[in-house]
Amino acid sequence: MIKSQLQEWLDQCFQQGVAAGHWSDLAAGRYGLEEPKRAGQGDFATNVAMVIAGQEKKASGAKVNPRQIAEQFATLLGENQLLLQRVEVAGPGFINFFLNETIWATVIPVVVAADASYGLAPEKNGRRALVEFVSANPTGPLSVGHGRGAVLGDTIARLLSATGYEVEREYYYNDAGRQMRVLGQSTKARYRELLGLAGDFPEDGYQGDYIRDIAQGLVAENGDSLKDEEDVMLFKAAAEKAIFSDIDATLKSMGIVFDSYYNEHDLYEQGLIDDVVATLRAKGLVFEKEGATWFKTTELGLEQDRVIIKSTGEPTYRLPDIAYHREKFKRGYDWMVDVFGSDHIATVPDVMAGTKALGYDPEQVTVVLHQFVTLLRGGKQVKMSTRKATFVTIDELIDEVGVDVVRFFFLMRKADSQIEFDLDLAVQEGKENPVFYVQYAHARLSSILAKAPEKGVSLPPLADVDLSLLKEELELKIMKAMASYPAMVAQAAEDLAPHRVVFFLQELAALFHNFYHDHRVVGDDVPRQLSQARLWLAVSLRTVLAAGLRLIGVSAPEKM
RNA sequence: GCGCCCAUAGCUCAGCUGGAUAGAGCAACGGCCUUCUAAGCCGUAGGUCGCAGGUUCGAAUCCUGCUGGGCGUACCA
Repeated sequence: MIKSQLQEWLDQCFQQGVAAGHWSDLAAGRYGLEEPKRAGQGDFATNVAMVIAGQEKKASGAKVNPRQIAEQFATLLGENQLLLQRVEVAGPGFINFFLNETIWATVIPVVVAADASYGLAPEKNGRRALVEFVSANPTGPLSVGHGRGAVLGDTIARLLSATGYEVEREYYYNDAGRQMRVLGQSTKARYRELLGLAGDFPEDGYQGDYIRDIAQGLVAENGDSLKDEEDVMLFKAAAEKAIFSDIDATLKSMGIVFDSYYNEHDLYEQGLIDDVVATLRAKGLVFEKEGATWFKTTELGLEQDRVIIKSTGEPTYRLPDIAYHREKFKRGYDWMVDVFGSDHIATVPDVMAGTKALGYDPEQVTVVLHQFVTLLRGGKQVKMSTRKATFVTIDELIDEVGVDVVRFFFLMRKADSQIEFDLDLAVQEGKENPVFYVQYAHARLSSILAKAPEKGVSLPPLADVDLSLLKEELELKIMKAMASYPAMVAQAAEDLAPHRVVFFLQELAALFHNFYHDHRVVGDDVPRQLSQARLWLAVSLRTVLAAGLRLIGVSAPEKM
């Protein structure tokens, strides 16, 4: 919030310089305002002079001295005495801003007024976003890998919502096709086995115990009346229902609720699959070869052509995926986000080429591909396979370490990075677990606020408190960090990068733990006025920590 | 073979549209509990940012090549 004030002033001075003929407006929008890493380089710094110099040189070939421009610029900037204490030119031409220290405390009333909505866009921006994630077919419990996608997708949805988007969470699935047929066969086999009959368990069947549970349910409900049932669909349907209900329960336990489920089957029923083929064929992008129907993706700049309908007459996954994305476009979203596991890498270019050929702009779709999660137990990698049921389910993981840890750990890394989830470490409720570190800060603050009245220091109206007493270095750092929270959220949303929030929270918690150690909020040697100012600092800091934790779906306990 | 992703401290990872002397946590070592929660804090040590070129005022960041790992490269999803 303070940064944006400074940014405005910076832009204003830039334009003044343009008007005065000091420089052209070539550099407009190209320069940045950032926080220097090093003390002594001010609260913020801009590279505007270097960017101007670079642009001028590019345009005219004339040599321009960045430091000279910086000096000129600094003179303009220095006039804002409300915001700025002083301005310095440094290094190759950086302009460093030293803000009035009193400016930082202005964040406290802002946070207090906004309360739980601090950092959230004040109003909807009128734009709609669709986040598709999980999208696992109901063949078994969600694995740890699905869990990562679930948490990532959900948090991305939260971030977009925080920045003003109207967000829908959608789960796309397919309950037809080979996988599901095998599921039905597996269930039927287990059912018959339970009745003491020959099961004929399929070679590539699903071996997990959950299939036996489902079969057990069928026995309980129907006795042996299904023992000669020819139609495997009945078994499939029972399995699907049971598994979906488990998946829903799992997701709910992680705080994830979908707005819509999109069944691939609907695309067939509504003739949308055929329509895609017809439309592409009309554009000359479809041809027949060796009994199959191909999509001429090479025409669209890709490596090789792809089969979209097999010689058996069954479409490959690409075709419905393209049809599905076309439906998303028709539904009129401004931004569509797909969260997939990295095993979907190959499908993305084909689907995007398909939507483009159908006349839509693939730029409106962003695909977030997350790398796999490997579990370590006893320092060894746990091998996982859905079919052999040697995987660890997300339910088991939650049982072992808790939802907060699962969510936090999955969000600690950017999607591109593989996660090594060390189970032995995650179950420890010690400082190895950064989630406890952040939650502990929240709990400590809560404790301080609860204890203060007992010690005879109440919280007076904010207007009666002298916040200018907050001038310890750590107090200033905390307020500075709180002020940067809204911009951090906006950036994380734009980049679809929830891990930024996690890092921010860890840093903010660290600042507080430092402060806690060095200074007391309430105590015999703390002047009453200062105590009151610090109490309001604690209130607003707790609000920001809670807001950040809520954003990533992790609880903010009052006590630990 | 080809495509995409990754490579930063002993380990796990940040590093925002290129910015100033490269950051955090864990592990290691040494300190700090009569006072609001020690699930905490302070200090020390730890780096040729995989390698080699290029682009420029300036590169961990952009480009090219190479090396190593992951995922794909199906008429599986």
